[in-house]
Amino acid sequence: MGQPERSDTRGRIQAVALDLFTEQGYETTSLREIAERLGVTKAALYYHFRSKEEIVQSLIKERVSVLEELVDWAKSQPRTPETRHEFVRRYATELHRGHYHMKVMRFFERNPTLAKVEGVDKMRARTTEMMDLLSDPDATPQQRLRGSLSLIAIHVATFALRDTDLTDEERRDVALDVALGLLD
Amino acid sequence: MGQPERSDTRGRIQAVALDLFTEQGYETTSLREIAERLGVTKAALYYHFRSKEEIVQSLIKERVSVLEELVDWAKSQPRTPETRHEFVRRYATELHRGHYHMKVMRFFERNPTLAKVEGVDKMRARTTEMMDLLSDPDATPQQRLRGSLSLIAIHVATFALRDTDLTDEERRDVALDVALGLLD
DNA sequence: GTCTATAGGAGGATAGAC
DNA sequence: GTCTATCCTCCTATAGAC
Repeated sequence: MGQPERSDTRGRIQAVALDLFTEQGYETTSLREIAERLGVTKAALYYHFRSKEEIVQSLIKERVSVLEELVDWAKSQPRTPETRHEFVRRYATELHRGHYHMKVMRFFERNPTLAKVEGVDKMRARTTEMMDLLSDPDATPQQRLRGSLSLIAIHVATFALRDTDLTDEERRDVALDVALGLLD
Repeated sequence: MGQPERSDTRGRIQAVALDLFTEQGYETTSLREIAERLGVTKAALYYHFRSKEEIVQSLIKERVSVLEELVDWAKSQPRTPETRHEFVRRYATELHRGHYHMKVMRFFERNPTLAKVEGVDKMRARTTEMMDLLSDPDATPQQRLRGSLSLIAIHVATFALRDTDLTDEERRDVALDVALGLLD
């Protein structure tokens, strides 16, 4: 699958939709708006997607497959601190490989209304699994919470460090540093 | 100001609206829906609020004043680790005093579309200030991030510990424990 | 593949009776 | 303070020409 093509119309629709949905919210963004920004008409969108919701579904699929790969890997490993560290490292790398995944994540965080859309349940389930994997089955509540916060650290780093003059890579490394510290 | 009255119609509208807005999202919730749940008609709502947005504005005010009080207190204190600890403790206490503030917070987290609504900018500004107060001006990026995560820990505890059999108080104490640990 | 035109519906908001 | 009735706008989605 890899990075989706965005030179074709279908891909450009996805890209524009993702941006607008994230900035303004899903409901507030109309297909007219998306079409206008692309220089086409609404009807053209319906050639590429059967509905507004189908655009969202298409955005989910890629992210779900990435999460599944990550979780499957973790489950195939011994449940050790080393595995958890490596897991968080992989997650951070994945999120920063192109801003695309970051955007998709932000989009769904910010649009809880979409919980009902097909595929989103899978995404949520995987996320929960990930959080659970980051502490022992017999961990204290404190350790559980720290495990979850470890992933959240990766997520919020860009925002929390916005007024520093770090590069994206530096931010990621800071986030990783804090995240790994939370696992011990 | 204190806890708002919720026996009067105006208060009941606010309560129902807050619940529905949080569960389903602001745009997805129609005034018809709110009115129906209250057993009145849409028009009745317009007697109490001039617009849908005004309902949201009324929800912000109380929370902003609480945040302002907290931030003002912190600013009047020496910028020490002790102050930061006490600040986080106060914040956690405030959030758990009745679920009302927790709901309002969740509502705004989940509805980024409302950023433009009058008053929300103040709320955001106060939140940023709070995060900044939780690390030294010359702190490392790691320390800054941990400061932010400290507040986030309080926020996400309920969710992250949902499948444990802790009481609300116990969850708060776990969250506080983790949050304070992040400040050192 | 993209367009024009339009159906069909829902939502926010207002007027005016009670 | 709450109701009925209605206006106006905008949206998703479809039909059918090019």
